[in-house]
Amino acid sequence: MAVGKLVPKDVRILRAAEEVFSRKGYDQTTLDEIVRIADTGKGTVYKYFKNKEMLFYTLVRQKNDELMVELNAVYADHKSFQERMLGYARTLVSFFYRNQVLWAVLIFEILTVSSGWQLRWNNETRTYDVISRWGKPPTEQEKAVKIKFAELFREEITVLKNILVDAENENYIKKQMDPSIMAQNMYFSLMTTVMQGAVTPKNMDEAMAKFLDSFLYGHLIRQS
Amino acid sequence: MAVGKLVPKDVRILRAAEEVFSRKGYDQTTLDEIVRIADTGKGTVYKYFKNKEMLFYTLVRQKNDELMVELNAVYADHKSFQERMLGYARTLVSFFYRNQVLWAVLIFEILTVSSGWQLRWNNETRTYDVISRWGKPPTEQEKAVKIKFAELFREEITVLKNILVDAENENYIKKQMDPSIMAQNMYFSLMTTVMQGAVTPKNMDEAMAKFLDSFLYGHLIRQS
Amino acid sequence: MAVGKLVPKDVRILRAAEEVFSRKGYDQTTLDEIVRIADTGKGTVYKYFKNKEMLFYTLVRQKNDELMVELNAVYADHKSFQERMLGYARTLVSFFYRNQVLWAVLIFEILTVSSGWQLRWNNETRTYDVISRWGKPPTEQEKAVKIKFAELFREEITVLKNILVDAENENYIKKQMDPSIMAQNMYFSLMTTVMQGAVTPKNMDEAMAKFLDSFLYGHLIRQS
Amino acid sequence: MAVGKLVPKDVRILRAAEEVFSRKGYDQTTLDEIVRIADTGKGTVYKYFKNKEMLFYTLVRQKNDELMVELNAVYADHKSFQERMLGYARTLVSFFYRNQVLWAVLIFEILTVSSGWQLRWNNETRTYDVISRWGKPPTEQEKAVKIKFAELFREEITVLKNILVDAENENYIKKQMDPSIMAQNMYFSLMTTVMQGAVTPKNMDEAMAKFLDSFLYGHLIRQS
DNA sequence: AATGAATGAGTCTTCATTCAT
DNA sequence: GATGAATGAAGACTCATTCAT
Repeated sequence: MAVGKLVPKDVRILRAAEEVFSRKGYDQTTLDEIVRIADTGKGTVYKYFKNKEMLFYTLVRQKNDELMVELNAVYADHKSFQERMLGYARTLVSFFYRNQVLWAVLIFEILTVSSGWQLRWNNETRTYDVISRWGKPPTEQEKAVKIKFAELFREEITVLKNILVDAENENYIKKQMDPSIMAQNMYFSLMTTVMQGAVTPKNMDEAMAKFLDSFLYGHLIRQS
Repeated sequence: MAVGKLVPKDVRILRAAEEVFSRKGYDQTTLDEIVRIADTGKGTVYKYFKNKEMLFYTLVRQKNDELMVELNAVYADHKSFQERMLGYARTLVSFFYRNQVLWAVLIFEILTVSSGWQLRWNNETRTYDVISRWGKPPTEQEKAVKIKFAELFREEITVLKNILVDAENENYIKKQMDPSIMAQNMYFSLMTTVMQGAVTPKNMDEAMAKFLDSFLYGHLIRQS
Repeated sequence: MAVGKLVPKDVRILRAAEEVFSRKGYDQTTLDEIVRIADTGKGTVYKYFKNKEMLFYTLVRQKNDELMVELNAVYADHKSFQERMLGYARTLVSFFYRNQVLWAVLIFEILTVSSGWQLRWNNETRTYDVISRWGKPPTEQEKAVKIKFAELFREEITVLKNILVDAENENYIKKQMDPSIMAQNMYFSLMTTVMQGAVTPKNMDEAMAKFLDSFLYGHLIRQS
Repeated sequence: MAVGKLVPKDVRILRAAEEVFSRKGYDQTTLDEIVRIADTGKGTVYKYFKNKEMLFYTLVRQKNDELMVELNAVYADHKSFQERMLGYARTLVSFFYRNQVLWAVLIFEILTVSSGWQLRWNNETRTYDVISRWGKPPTEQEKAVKIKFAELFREEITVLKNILVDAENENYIKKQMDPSIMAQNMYFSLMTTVMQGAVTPKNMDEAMAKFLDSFLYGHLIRQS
């Protein structure tokens, strides 16, 4: 996969980084492999990116930006709940399929408590609370890093939450759970489905139809 | 968390390992830290556990064994689908709540593609297929390691699958999706719900009731 | 022995390695000491040499190459058996004198059975046979490593064997033993002589003359 | 190889040590393996032997004592040079064949310069001189250890030297080289011959006859 | 007496980051 | 600017030796 020499260095590095992070995960990825694939020097990476973490962040931030454009388009282009849901699910599943490991890495960075503390979105204050479990509370800088990553998810999930809220407001679906929570559940459910290999581009339409059907009508066989 | 001096070394080490793996994840955990917390020597760890991986495996294997006893009891003690589902969900959620990060680490190590290949359970041959994507296929030893971990999940999910299959056979719920897949989805959905902090022991009963209600009846408001 | 700063790092490392391997043997040599003497960082060693073994191999391979040039010149430049033998012996003794311990380490690595198996050159198949004595036979990789080292000796000894074979064919010396074996014996005899300090550059000419005289005429005093 | 329970512990340990040192060499041998084979505890080893080195020394000392009894018998029982030489060679080759690696280990420990200094027997003062090459001269204790090992060789070689001296005095063989040196050469020549697999118990008689023939009559084809 | 659990200094090896050219 | 040689802190793992039981 020879990368054209005319492509700017930073783009070449990001492409190589995507390839390697996706294959190896965050810790197992070495800059040596990235620069080898990007056909550049190690110093160059540090010219464009502060460090390994920022390289990773820039990469996923960019991926997220592209996804957000698509998700927002789904929301804007359709008005019915079913169309929005199907569109959202298809877009997301397709994205996960392409960026499976990258996003798994991302989850891992966010969900896990890596230094005795965790972030939790506070829907009222509209900021993140620090849930400290042991050890020292995080520095402002550490907190900022984690928020940076958490924001990526929140953006993606918020679109789904808005779809649900709209449907609730139109009395189309029950006001049963906190729509934020429901949106999170559906988001991660879709992600794990893809990760387990249960959904692929080939069977996606059928699988998404069943998924939506279950969501709307449930699994119970009505004894009427 | 002063550990009593009378507790056997291997137990002290496992406790310390749980603490650190849960805080740092697999790669970021160092034996130095485990040893420091267990208040023992490095050689002692290697006396009881072949290496870092086996220490981690022993830890999660033990947790899994305890969980399996509870899950099997739920299946055996109840006959109705609803009771079984509620029991399963409560047991699992309570377990996840206690072992949140450990299980996240486990997922990450298992489900994600970290070396160009992935395991997939083949329900017909009743073994695992290797899905190779790039690079060299894994050695038998590498495969064995991953299977060891994958088995943990499969055991837990199989109980849920059996609950679903029984319900299908009794014509209680629709035969809509592959029950293995459905069981996987529900399993990971419960897991991520807990990880996001949406469910805690305090609100668990209410949340599980809603969860089951959604599963059975769906979210649609019937326009009758 | 201050090493000039302008000498390339890999050369500095090889020099330091020679010093330490010669002093301590293979197992007892630590990279820490090599690095300290080479006045460089540990990573630098691993930049130039794959691992400790390859560092050692590179070192002896280089020594061997230099020696082979000299030995081949002796064979090419002289035609009489006596001149060839004297030239070979002097070259080899001079080399052993300079690289005494390094070559002792090498012998030890090759000749001794250190894992239940041993290599033996098969003159007919022109490859090495594995003589397995106990335990598992070596892996291909282990075998390759040992062959790598064994080749060094074989190259050096082969020159001597050719000298003997030529002399046999010219009916100058008796066809008494397998010339390969005889060559090996003489080679190791010269080596041990040097190692015991019996031959030094100062007494070399005299000693080699006696050595050759004994070889040709034997030690018996003729009672005629 | 179940070692009888009635055999004293120290004997069991020495037998196990022989097995393992012969298989692995000195550095690669672990006490764990020795005690496993000796079916005893690690503390017991330290009860009978000061440390790993003394265990090794006791082992080779004992082997040497047995060999010396045989070699001295050869010297005492025969009067002719040829009988003595054949007897010495056969005894030694048979011993080397049985204790190949053990003696290789020994040579390596003795002949090589392992800390910037070396021992050399001074035939006039009848003690060992320290040949210091670099670094600090050895402590008295270090010197004593090495002498301990060197003595083993010297005893064995001295028998051969006496055979040669007697033959010289009887005007049977030429007074050509220092008989000490010549004895050393023959000793090590026999050893390396065995180590290369050129001599085994099966072909020993034939090989020793050739060896002696070469020694006495040389290899030259007489053009008379 | 005999044991083996416990120890930790010591080893090889990796890799993010820097900086001289 | 761009490079990659150089670095050294850090990590997994080993093993001779000790000592409480």
